[in-house]
Amino acid sequence: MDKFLIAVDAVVFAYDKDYLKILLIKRGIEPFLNEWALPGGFLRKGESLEDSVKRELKEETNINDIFLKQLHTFSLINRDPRERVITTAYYALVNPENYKIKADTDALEVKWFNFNELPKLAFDHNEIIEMAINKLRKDIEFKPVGFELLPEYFTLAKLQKLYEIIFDKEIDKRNFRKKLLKTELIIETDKKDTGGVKRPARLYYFDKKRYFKFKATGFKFKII
Amino acid sequence: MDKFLIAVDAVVFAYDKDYLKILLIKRGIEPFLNEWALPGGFLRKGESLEDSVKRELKEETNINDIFLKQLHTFSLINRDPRERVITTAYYALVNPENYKIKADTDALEVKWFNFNELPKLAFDHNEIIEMAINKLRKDIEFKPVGFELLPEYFTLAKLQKLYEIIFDKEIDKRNFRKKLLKTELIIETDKKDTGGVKRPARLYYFDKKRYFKFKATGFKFKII
DNA sequence: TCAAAAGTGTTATGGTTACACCCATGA
DNA sequence: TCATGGGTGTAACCATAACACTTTTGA
Repeated sequence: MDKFLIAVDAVVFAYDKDYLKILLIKRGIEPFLNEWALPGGFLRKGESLEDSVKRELKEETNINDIFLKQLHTFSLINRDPRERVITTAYYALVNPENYKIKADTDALEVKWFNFNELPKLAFDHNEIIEMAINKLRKDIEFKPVGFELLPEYFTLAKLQKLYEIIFDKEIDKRNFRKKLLKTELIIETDKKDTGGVKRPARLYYFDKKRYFKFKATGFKFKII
Repeated sequence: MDKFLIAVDAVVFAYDKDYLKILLIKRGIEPFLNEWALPGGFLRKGESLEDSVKRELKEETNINDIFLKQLHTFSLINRDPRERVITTAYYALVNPENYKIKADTDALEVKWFNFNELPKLAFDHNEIIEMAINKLRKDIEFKPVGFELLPEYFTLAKLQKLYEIIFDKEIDKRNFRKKLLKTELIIETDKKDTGGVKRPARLYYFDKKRYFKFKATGFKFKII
């Protein structure tokens, strides 16, 4: 029976300075030497696909312990110019505390790109990113994954901005806050964000435990 | 670099006599000889995963030309007792016109099972089915995939029953019809379903073309 | 004291839910 | 003629959308 090379690739999203970003590496090996690509690599014996992405992310970009979700497996015959490779793509969300990256092993350089200013990428990686963004849009509509992109304590303005970027549309501030707070999952604190330029904004956090309790009883999370 | 065996498996759903069914085969080869399993097989050189599922379905069950969607790739080290195999699962929806099945090649027998009366299956196939049902529930909520399980012309009662089975809850007949017809995607015909026991019910069809037109302009399909 | 962003309520509209009876047909 | 499933409308309720001014702070 035929055997195949299997790769994994990761579309890593982050949210910084009001931009949605994607992590890319500059390839240090052929094919597509010196071109930008998704971080990833080959599956090894003895590891699952998920183990493999985690290892590659750690090796190539120094990113650890993040939200990871399988996206799709790409299997077109000629997606790798040299030899047939089947790749399983994951998407990942990192929060700013996990943001320190450094190039390593097969990567010459690692860099965050604004998701709407991406270069042409190696392989079918532009296509993979397209699918990842669509998936992120779908997921964020009904799951509280947006918080994975934020620090533990965040302002409602930041959260709103994140949703505005991902959905590419403006949201009414008052309605957004009302809807959010009515869920009883976004908890007010006494902390203030003094980093802003003027009046400090109140910080909130997402109550994950309560979310899972609500979810178990059939509640649906939807804030936009 | 390591190479791997890759398989494909299909969770094939059908809707018949007010039951949601799943197609299983009795395995004619080791491992799990004589046990029930999902139809599937090994990926070959020169075919994509999707080509492969289609071929396997045709070979093992004589099912052709159906709605197919990639579900997930399963890669745990010991999911196959003999040798490592990574499998990509698909889910499929067949309508009653495509319903004629027959066992072939590696399958001793092919049979439709009610989805809530499944035997213990080979490999991790029960787990795969679990994921497929969850995916089907999600998809059917916002996409008109339910019609893939129905003949071209159907009664609203059948459609309602299908949704009731998949979501496992009762739906109010009047509200269901109102909401459906308001979309202008379910088109009334002059045909009647004379197969019923009493008063014949009117037949409708789903206007796929119009759906894609609406979809392109940002409309969201949701009927429950 | 002023510029900038934070924070806050009300009303109109549209969608969802709850609910019960008559109708057409085949046996 | 009657049993069976087919077919229909209205009112109460709730969620969403639209909309503008006051407050707090740092410079």
